[in-house]
Amino acid sequence: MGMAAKSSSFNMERFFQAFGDNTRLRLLNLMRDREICVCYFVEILGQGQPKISRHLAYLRRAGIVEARRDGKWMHYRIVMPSNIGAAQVLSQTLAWLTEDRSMQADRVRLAKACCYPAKFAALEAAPLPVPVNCTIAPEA
Amino acid sequence: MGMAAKSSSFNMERFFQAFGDNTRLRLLNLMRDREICVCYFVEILGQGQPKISRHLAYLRRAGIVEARRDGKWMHYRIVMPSNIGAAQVLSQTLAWLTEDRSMQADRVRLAKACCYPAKFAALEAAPLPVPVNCTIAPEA
DNA sequence: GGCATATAGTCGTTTTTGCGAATATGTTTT
DNA sequence: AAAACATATTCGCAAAAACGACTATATGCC
Repeated sequence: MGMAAKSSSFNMERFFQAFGDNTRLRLLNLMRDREICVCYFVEILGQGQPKISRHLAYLRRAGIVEARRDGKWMHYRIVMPSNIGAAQVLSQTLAWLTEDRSMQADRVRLAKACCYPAKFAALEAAPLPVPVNCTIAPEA
Repeated sequence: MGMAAKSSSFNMERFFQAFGDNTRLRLLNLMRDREICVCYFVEILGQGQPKISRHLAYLRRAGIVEARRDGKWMHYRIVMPSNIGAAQVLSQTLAWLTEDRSMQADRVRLAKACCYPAKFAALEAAPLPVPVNCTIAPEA
């Protein structure tokens, strides 16, 4: 039936709630310019897998990320909401994350894990994150 | 003791939680370009006074608004956070509110209340909202 | 098929949030 | 100083969020 969010009735309250949790902010930070697989999140954040999975589901339901299956792995990436206000706030937020110390530290750990996945038992066989562009798309 | 928020340890989680409630979004929308007194919020939102007051206190603690006493009235206005990322997200959000139907309706009701305060019993003697500029300040 | 692996979802509990009702505080007026 | 008024805060309570432990599902490999 329905296919797109009505721009006039976008649920701003829900949208902002998605950013109101540090774990979700850390996940978004790591996805800022990569499509990345769940096992990396678990390794970098050092949190239980069910917790990570639940927060990713939350972001998915909020329309902020999308998942792609690849064999037994699931890859997550940021998607720009069709609502233009939401897209701009999301962009701005991703840029802001870049400035934050602890978020920088997470990205450093991710970079190291990508260079030497063999050093992290859980990542040995896992597919590497792949760069993606998640800026606002030009007008159609 | 401390006098300013350390930019590196700004609590983004808390900041976004402040936007994760429709009542608070409606309050911010009404303050978008005015300093406005509590009784107007109560009248326009049609919600109980303690509820309005609690949400204003929440926004105050989050560093998003400031209050000014004027006799028995309290006036609230938006303040741009010193953290630049926060300021940009706030600006963007205020612009976004402008596009939203129900937020527009709130502003229409506010405009009417300002034109004919005598028609609203609670506003008869209340001071009118005063325009203010809450865009990001130029570099010092 | 059976087992291992990667991820998702459920359950029960704890914590947090939002609320209305009642109460407290601060200000003006008489 | 008492009454009237505008606003803030407190107190239970109900609803929602987050969590760890556990279980379920999907895929790949033998």
